[in-house]
Amino acid sequence: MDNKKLAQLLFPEVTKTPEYYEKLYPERNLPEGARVTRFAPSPTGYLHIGGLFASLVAALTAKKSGGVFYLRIEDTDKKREVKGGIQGIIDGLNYFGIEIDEGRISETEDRGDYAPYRQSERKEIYQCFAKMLVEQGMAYACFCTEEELEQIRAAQANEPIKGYYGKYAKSRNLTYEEIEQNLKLGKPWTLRFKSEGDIERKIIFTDFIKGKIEMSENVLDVVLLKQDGIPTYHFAHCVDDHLMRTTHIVRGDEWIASVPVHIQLFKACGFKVPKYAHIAPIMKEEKNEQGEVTGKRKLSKRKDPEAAVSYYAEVGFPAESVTEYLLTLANSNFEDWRRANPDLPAADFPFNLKKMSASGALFDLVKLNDVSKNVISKFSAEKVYNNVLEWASENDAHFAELLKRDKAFAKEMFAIDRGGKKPRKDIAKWSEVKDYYSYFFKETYENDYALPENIAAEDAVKILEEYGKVYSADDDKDAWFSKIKALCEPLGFTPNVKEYKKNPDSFKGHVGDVSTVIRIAVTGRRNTPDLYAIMRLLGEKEVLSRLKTMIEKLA
RNA sequence: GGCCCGGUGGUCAAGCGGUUAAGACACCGCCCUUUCACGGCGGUAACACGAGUUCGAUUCUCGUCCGGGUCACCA
Repeated sequence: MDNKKLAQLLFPEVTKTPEYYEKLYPERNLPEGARVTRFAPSPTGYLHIGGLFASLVAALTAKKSGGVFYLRIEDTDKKREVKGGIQGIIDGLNYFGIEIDEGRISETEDRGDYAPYRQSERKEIYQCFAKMLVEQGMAYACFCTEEELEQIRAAQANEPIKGYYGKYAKSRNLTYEEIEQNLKLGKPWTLRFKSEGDIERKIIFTDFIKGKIEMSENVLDVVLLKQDGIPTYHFAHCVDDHLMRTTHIVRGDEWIASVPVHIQLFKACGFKVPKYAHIAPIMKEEKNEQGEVTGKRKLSKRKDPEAAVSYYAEVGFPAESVTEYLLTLANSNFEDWRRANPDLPAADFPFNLKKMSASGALFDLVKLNDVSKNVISKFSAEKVYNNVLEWASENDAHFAELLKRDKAFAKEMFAIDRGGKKPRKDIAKWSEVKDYYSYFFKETYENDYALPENIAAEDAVKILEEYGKVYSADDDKDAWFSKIKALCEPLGFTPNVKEYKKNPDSFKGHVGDVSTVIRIAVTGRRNTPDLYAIMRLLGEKEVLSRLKTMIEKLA
């Protein structure tokens, strides 16, 4: 058969040559060792935490080597496409601070020399290389209908190898005339790869994360171009990653099974085979109705709200917290590094692709909380204020109003116990803030005046009455605390905690109990940050009024 | 089912033939402390199982079991 003639028959509109594209998209001029990576999602919905994880890893891999990280949109399946999907992905990456060096930067714009970065805009490129394969006798038109493929599948039910190959590959040896005839009849066709693989032969490749992997060669004549002329993932991956000069394919490990196909395709096209790094998925514990753990599964877009990256912004986890947590999953030495370098940006971490775990980690929200508390504890009051306000503006208009009403006040509130070598670590996410700080605002201050069991109401009243007489808003912290200690003895308490512990029966309680009463009066809580700072901020009038109210309630 | 990957405390994980088997989160206790948080100290808790190889296996090999992935004109 004259392959050239056949190629012409199949692809009459293709005018460009592979050489043209090779020249248009030349090898990148990068320093030795620079890695080119990409994130190549299909816009079928929101950005998934697994996608974020993969792009973080890919971006870091590129950055650490002085290479390039780009974003390519794989929209070859129009059925699954979702409106606004591309923007959603880009916004998600931006939110988490993942910088796209080149690629799609909005729904419609590209940046970079290897554009277009959206597969639906690269149809003629794929057609060109498809034609090349036909010319070389490595691809052919397949006219099998869905029903026929269905029959093949049924016939293969008990065979170890399933798919289009060997005797099942009916279209493989069609003559030129038959093909021409089919085309004239307007029969739809797909372009299939003419695999020369041998199931007995092994292919061995080294994955950066999984190590050495050995598999049988691919024997299936996989579809390269669908009926609509758009490529399948396999072919698009091959053409795009070659032309975009990707050096390291960082992707989910669900792709491992198709690596033999991919390597075969790269070789058939005469392309250099890229390096692969397959990332294990982020898992979640599967529980039944009773809450018993029944297994592990991939975080699912449908079942798990935390699978969507937007979830973290909604509950108010700072982007830094999420990326730091993801980094602990990516390279377990990240936490050691972080402890040694508490103030360096996470981007400075010497990320190492080879230190990635080969198996999937369970997503641990509790750990995320801890990471986040540490991250937020290092924020300035100003930054906390801005973040909380931003979060509240979207999720809690009332709280946002309170924060805006007196900015200076709100910032001082966030400054309590912040800064210094032992900053307070109690905020993990912005949605918790309103509750933590509720007593600072009249509108959200609530008090049920519930005393600890060891404090009698009458004693509490006496404490508050006496305290009201000596309290002065002008006291410095020492004077403030001295006054509270001075209250103790006359009322049967001791200012000395150690003394109390030695002879607990000799006293009604100790300074801690006395201040607890005041704390409850002022904040409605038994536990709060530094009471002195709180009272200072609240001001004399408010403090006195709260003391008085509690006295009345208890009397 | 075939093929591939994985299996160290509840979770994330160091480990690469000889270790008292790190560390972090969570949990418990103690200390510090006007409360809480922080911090410090300590504790409970692990090499899936069975055969080999070896003087010696968590580390190497095989089998079993378990978990995950994949077998589309989806990515």
